[in-house]
Amino acid sequence: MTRPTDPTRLTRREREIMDILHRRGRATAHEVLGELPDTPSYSTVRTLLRILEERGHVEHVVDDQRYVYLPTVPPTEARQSALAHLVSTFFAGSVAQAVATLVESPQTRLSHEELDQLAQLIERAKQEGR
Amino acid sequence: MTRPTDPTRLTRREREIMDILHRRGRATAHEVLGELPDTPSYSTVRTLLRILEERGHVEHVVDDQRYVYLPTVPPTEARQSALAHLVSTFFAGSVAQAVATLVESPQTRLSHEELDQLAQLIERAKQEGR
DNA sequence: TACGCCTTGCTAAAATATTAGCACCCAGCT
DNA sequence: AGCTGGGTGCTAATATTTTAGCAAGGCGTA
Repeated sequence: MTRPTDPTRLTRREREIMDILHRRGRATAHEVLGELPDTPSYSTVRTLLRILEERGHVEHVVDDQRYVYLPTVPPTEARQSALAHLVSTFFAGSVAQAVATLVESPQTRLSHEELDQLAQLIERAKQEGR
Repeated sequence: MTRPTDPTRLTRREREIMDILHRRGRATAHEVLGELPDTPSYSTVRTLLRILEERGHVEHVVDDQRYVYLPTVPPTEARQSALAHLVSTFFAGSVAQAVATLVESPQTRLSHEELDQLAQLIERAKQEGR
């Protein structure tokens, strides 16, 4: 049930780092360091990345003699599972409610184009549904 | 910048507990205990709830001689800020993309009624936008 | 009243996460 | 070849979280 990469099992720092990696897609230890709050030492960041790799949350590729880290879970999957967790935690599982909150949120004004695209999306979902 | 109730600063167990509280709205120590993975002792849960209260994440009311805990941040606000964080972390800030993923997710089939409601919602947003 | 059952408060031990230092290695330059 | 500036691996100390035990209080019932 609880997969090894279950994000809810991450520690505080680990989560901060994973967030950065998800946001950027990939990053070196230096880049991660640059975005961490309460900036720790470079050495510390490297240790944490190593731990994250040990636990299967992250993998690295060598690029120009440097380690570049990226989440093991591909973005699409990560996005979906993050949303699923959030919807179940904050919206009693109602996707519709979550979408409503997103669309209505005054924080994030959607452009006319975006609204059009979403309308089309919903239209298509209706077609498929029947 | 970093508010005292910033969810990203929670520890692992704290976050697990907060998730439960957000899901249920309110809960006693016993109820929290019942939903925690790797169930710790009742005593442990109480300690954690006390810590969460000290740090301002949670408050309690006395109900029938029992403490009932609830998040200090009201649901609406919690939902919006959780979504905001997720959108910025996983969708490069694009609300439209997040909505698209939610609507298209094969996991969660939206009912015809829900799709209708969403369509109306978007229509309304368009009206207001112009 | 006395007992049992529930609660909370406090305290301390154990486990884990977080931190950073040090040694080493490789590539490029002088 | 030797030095410098980057990188990594390993290891150990420190800080924090996580855990649970124990004392004490209130309420209901025999």
